[in-house]
Amino acid sequence: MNRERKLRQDRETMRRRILDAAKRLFVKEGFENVSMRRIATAIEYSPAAIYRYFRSKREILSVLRDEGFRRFVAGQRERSGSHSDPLERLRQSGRGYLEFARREPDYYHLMFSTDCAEVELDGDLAVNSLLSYRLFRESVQDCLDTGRFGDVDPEAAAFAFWSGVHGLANLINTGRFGVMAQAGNHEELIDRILEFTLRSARAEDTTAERGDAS
Amino acid sequence: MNRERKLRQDRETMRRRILDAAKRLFVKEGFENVSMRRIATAIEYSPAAIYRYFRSKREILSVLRDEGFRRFVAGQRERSGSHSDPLERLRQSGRGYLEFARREPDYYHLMFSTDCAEVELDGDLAVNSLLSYRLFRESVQDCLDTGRFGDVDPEAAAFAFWSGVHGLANLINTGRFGVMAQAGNHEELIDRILEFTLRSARAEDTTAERGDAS
Amino acid sequence: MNRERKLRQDRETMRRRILDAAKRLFVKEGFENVSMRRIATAIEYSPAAIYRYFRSKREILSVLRDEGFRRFVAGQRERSGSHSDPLERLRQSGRGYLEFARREPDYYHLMFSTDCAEVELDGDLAVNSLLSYRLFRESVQDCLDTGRFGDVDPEAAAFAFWSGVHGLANLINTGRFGVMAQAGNHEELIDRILEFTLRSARAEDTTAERGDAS
Amino acid sequence: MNRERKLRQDRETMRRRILDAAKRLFVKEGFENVSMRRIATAIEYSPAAIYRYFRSKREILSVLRDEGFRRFVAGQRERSGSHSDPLERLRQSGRGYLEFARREPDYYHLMFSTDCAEVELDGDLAVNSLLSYRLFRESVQDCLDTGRFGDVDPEAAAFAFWSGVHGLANLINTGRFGVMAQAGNHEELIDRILEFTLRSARAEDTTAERGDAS
DNA sequence: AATGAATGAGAGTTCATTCAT
DNA sequence: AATGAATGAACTCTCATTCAT
Repeated sequence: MNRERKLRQDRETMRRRILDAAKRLFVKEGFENVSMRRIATAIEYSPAAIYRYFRSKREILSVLRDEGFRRFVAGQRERSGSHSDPLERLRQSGRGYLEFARREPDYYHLMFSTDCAEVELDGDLAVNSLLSYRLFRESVQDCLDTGRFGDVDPEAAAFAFWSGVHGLANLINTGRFGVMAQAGNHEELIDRILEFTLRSARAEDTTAERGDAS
Repeated sequence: MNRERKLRQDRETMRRRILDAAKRLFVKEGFENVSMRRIATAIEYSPAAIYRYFRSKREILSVLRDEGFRRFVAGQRERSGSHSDPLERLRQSGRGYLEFARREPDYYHLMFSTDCAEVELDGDLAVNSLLSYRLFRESVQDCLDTGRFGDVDPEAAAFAFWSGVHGLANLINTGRFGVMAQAGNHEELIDRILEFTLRSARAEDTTAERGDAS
Repeated sequence: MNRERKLRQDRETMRRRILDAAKRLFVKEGFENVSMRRIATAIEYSPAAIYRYFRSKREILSVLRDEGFRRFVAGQRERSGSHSDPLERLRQSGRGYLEFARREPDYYHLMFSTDCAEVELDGDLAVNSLLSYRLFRESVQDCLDTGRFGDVDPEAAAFAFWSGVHGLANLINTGRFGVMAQAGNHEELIDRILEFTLRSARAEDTTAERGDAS
Repeated sequence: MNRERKLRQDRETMRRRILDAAKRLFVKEGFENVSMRRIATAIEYSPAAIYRYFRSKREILSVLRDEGFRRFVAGQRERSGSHSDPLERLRQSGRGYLEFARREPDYYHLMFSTDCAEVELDGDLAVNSLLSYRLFRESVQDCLDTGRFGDVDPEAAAFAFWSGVHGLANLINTGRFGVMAQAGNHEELIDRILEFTLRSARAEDTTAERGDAS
């Protein structure tokens, strides 16, 4: 028993090392530019060893995407689950999205950015994307149901929100946050940008109290 | 003279053919997945011939980016230059951005998508980014100067707009527009999304008349 | 004692399982196309375990050949030993040869087909070949000694018989029996072919009675 | 024109060198044991260069088989075409078969021996085999039509002849001719063996005159 | 006795690039 | 200007085999 458990643990440790190295390299250099040799070198193993843990280079990417997907979902659930105010849920969804993108930029990149996506765009990417959209869509619909927002197409609104946070995450993660003169607190700046985006949801509802954010 | 001009013209024609073929292939298959031989085959030339016109595969990409950059700037100038209403200028900037992304998806992809960007992130991409941001920033400032918008951080607002259109363009160009149930008119849907984004600029100004949109 | 015997028995059982699996795979897929891992998988053991029983992949082949060789010899002895009529002995030799090739196609393939033979042509193959030839040669000589056959070179005749059965066995085992239109009984067809070959031994002796060919 | 012709000639020369080297190696070492690198080394070229002339290693084998096939057919036609006596045609077919096997042992091996055959047994091998059989079958039928041979199954007879020459060729080419004590003239010995095989066709016709053989 | 882990060597194949012509 | 020929380096992946446990 003990023996078997140790083996499984070692195996898991090894998998992790491979996955972590691959994640870092895939993002930094692009999927196609990373060879199995380089992953192996990074963890000081032989290329062949990797194949004991993953059937192919492609599988490594798939597993990484899957992991990212699960973390993303968990984060979103935790964030938006407990709020009764739909607008607040929308805010939390956005924050969760951005937080994930910033805290796990590698996962985010692997999951949503186009280059790695090209490798099987119909698979994981589609699922991830659909999920993100649905999340925003629900919250928006809830807002509409409460009568706020005025006469607005919920699809358009949801997609607009998604575009906003997706674009923001992308610009941040590709280092383009620096174009702004202010060198101030990133956290706060991001929050202000998100808040500005949310204004469009409050166009007819400018008196609404903002919930305390974080 | 005549002779020389003809030679130069031929040379230019050839360059164009290479660039066009490469652009199409790079976007469709990904930079790394396109070989010089495939570009050569596409234009019915030998691989070696391409090297008479471009020093390397990488150079082709660079030139394409540069071209895209110039077109992008020209489009933006043309769009936003002539309107006196700052909000309308903002709208036109967004439309220009989106139109470029949609009319020249190849250039857009090459310029802004991260995978190809990595190859030379410090170069053109930085310049392009700065320009895009500045454009929004100026319009936003103009809006503020007219007293609309209320108490808003112009940097945050500009970056939010940029994020919105950038994210929207990205989602569209990577085929994720399809997550929406409506199969309706793309043009109109995009317009509605953009308009929704612009609402945040009119939060305190809901009576403003919308200018005629294109 | 008992214990030791059991150990030896287990060991033998294991060797058998490896040999049987290897034999089947070698023939079906070709020696080079069978990996130790596949053999191991087939018997649900680890690749490393095999090395407790055989020094190398090559050794497995060698042992298999050796086994085949012994079975072949035993079969031939049993067949041809007991008949007093030399022609009948010749017939039985041929039948034995063919029967072995058909009943143990795996061994036959491993022993005589050239591809695997190359791996060690100077060893077992030479011995097997000499034996086969000698057997025919003896029977032929006996026939000659009885005055039948007329004026014939015994070497040529023996080699001709060997060629006949060897070629027939080879064609059968490589699936080329199917070129014949008749879909009839294989057993009987083979017998008729062999009988036709034997006619050359009876050219001057057409009245000889055929022994019962079961 | 001249230029183009030279290019084509060079190309043909190169193809030949590759094919010849590959043929030799495939036979000596077995298809699976020959790497592209080894072929390349043998002709003092880079491995990549070979791919300018052949799409894959497999294609080289295919082309070689095809060539052998054409030579084989040509030889058979030339041999057996001009004789009016069916028995003589049978003799010439056998001689042609053996001559091909001995003069082009590499082609013969590639075409008919099992190891390389495994690589696509349903393709070339089947065709070659069918052809060989048909050839014998026709001649046998012609013999029967003249009333010789007595009451004999033509299929069995044809297959027996094929078996005889095929087996003989195989034994010779795998170096097993040496088991015979006589070190005498190979040519003559082979002829005698073939002649012995043909006796079975003359069982009921011992008065027939043998045509002058070669 | 048996295994999981590990590896050096090498497989077929492709690529960007160079160069003589 | 254009090309066919050629190559070194690199790719993903597999293999027979070894060894600590």
